[in-house]
Amino acid sequence: MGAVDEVQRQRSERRSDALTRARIVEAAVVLLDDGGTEALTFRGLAAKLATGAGALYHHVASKNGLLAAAAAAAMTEVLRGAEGADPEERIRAVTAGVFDAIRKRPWLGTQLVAAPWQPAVLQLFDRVGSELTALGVPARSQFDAASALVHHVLGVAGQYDATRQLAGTVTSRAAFIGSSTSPLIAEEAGQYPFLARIAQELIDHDDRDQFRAGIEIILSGIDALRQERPDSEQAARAGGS
Amino acid sequence: MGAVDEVQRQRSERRSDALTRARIVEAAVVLLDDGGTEALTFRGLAAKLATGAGALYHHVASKNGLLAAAAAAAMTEVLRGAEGADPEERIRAVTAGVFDAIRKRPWLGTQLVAAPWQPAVLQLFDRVGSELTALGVPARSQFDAASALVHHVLGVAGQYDATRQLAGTVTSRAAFIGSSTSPLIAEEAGQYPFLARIAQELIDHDDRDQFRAGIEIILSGIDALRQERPDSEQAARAGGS
DNA sequence: ACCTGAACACCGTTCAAGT
DNA sequence: ACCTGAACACCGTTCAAGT
Repeated sequence: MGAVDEVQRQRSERRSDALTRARIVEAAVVLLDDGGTEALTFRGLAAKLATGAGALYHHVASKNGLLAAAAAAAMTEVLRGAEGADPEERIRAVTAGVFDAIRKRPWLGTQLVAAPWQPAVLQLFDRVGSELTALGVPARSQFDAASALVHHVLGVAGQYDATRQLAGTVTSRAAFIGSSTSPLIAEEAGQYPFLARIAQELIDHDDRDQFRAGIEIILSGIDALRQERPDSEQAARAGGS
Repeated sequence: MGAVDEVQRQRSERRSDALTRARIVEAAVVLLDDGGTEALTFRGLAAKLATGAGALYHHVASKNGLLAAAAAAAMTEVLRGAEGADPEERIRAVTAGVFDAIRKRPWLGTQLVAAPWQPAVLQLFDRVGSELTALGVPARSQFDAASALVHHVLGVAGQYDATRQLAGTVTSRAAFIGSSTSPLIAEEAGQYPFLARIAQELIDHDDRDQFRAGIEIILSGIDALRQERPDSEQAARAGGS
């Protein structure tokens, strides 16, 4: 049933503008990078690819599937670039790499958080877990430790796109939460005493430093786990505390 | 203009079925609890309240505003119930309370993650920060420490609803990731070596234990911060390490 | 097999018209 | 002031009809 036709098609010269899954995902990423999650519609994507909306369904199952594929492509890129001298350094590189990628493309943060068991997150989880194993974390703590690190990344991820959306509609995150002259925080200072007290730090702080500080706190907690009960299969450790 | 009318209305007996913001939010929570985020539509909500869809806009600005209000109501409830003998215990109670609330109502997890600077999250952040202050965490580390804890909660939050949605469409999370007989993981074992190796633990583990283990890792890391450089204003500490 | 594009079954939001 | 509900401007997805 048409099998000959398909073989013929595969042998024949492929048109450079042929509609393929890869080209669709690539075009989707461009739309997402340009205008965020809202900018990706099947109608718009079809127009960009000079085809009909229905044609896309021959290559992607749904919009969710398309978003997952776009995120997986972005994550693969990030993980490929993450290098370091030892496991701990590589964990810092991987998590910081994801952080920076989300900063460049906020839609990625939204997507990773929206579907945490999609391939993109599994890739990240697996990579972090592998490094923790190399680090010598006891087997039964590896899952918990990997979860804490991945959750930190996903938590910051979610925060990022929201901050951007907030900035577009209301005001900047610093102004919203931090500025002492903001009517919002002045009005709500009684409601949020802690946030009001650290307002200046919220204005001054660097998001990337804060993210990395969180990673260090978690790594420090993981280090305590390691010291508590060393594995039978002891991993080489360089420095003491 | 019409001020007299309004005073009159406020003085007059309020009909028990009057359309108010509180009633709308309450009805929205019922719809969300019953059918998740998808189940909340203005048409459905209007039908439930025996009114027109447009009427709702006199009391809530948008669907996002309605979701934020529903989440804030749920968070207020959670924070009111969180008690403990000391700051660390109260942090455990608060985070576990949010975890349990999300387990009961997965839409809450999705909503908290989708808009991290909404009042519901600010409440949580503020409460955690206040407890860290009471715990004696150095001032300049309070924001980082609170962020790490809140991000862990939000990370798990996001994971929860997704797991549920996954369960409905594909299979259970354990089956998806863990089962050795699952074609998915068998096919992808080479792609995810770490996840494949800890598959059995993924099947057996209790989500609540995993969540709390993550909190303990972070608290341990925070403890290390405290010991590093004690605050000038020293807080009472009970036990040693 | 792959593509087309109209049609279907929805959305959130607006707004003239009522009371 | 508050409510009504039709209308507007979209969505993702489907599907008969083409090539």
